[in-house]
Amino acid sequence: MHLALVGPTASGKSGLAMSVAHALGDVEIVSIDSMQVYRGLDIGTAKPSTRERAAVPHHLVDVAEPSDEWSVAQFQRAARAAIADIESRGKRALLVGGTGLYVQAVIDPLTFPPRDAAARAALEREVASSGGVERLYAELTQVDPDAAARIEPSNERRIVRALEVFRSTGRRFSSYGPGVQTFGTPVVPVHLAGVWLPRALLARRIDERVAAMRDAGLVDEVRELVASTALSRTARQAIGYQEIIAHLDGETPDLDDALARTADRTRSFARRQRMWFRRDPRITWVATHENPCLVLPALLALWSR
RNA sequence: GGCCGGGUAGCUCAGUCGGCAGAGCACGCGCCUGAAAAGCGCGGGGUCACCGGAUCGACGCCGGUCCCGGCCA
Repeated sequence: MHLALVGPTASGKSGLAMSVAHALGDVEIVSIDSMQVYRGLDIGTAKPSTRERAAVPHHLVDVAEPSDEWSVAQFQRAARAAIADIESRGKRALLVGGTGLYVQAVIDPLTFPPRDAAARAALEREVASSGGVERLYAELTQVDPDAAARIEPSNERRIVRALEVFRSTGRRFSSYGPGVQTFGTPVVPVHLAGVWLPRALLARRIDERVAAMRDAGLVDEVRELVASTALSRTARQAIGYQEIIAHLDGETPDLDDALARTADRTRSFARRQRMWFRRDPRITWVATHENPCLVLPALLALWSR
């Protein structure tokens, strides 16, 4: 049985994972993180250190160039391959991360319909020329009422995606699966645990983390990164990177403003993570109102049965 | 001391001719299948600095007071 540790950002998952790995001895870590996949995005993604990665094997970290457009489907393939590899060596995987969709992509039977750049471009042109998504939403309601019911009429990105799939594959978007609201038996056998901290504590930890990233040289990292590579759309929107880029471009002249904005966005990200994971009844929550490392005994008890 | 701005939601600020007080961010509650650290929806919040006046009716007009910023002395 594999293990998974989820929870919002800055909740202490990574540190706990290292302790668990040492205690159990037969696990390798699989990072479930949409931004740690990018090489060069180190400080701002709180990537595990080289020392940690030497002590315990980490998978799905540094597997993409920052100029690449990484995606959930790629992650699904790569993570499942990593898990198979770990199994082949007689070890167990310890999945650790906060990207909710990626967790489900790995452990649940999600089938991602293919992409079609031309269909998408055509749809985006239609949005631009008609000055909104109303017409496309009406079209989606016609051809795929189930998908339309799951998508809000103003959510351009998801409306475009659903129609991209319909037009390019001829199959309704909703025919590819019941959605991420279905929590069955995982296709990758795994025990799910989540770290739960009170909001005020998490907010404090986020502030501390942002300050620590600044002290660790986040601004220099971003400066060198943008000087040496054309960051992809996905990589450049990483929390901390987007804000520091705006600072370096002069859009946010005051660095403290950029850092405050980073903390704001991290908090709202943590809120969405909380919403995402809270729905999953398969997660056993371990909570503390102090230092997250205090939940280690509870975690080990949970996982040694 | 004089002159000119300004004081409206936790923060930054809109508010037309006097007619039920607004936005963005924050905060709260949610949604979610190839960008997910993305994208989207809903909600709670107000002594409109204070006192007085004219008016059917004032955030807005008139008088005064306090506070902040700038310029001049």
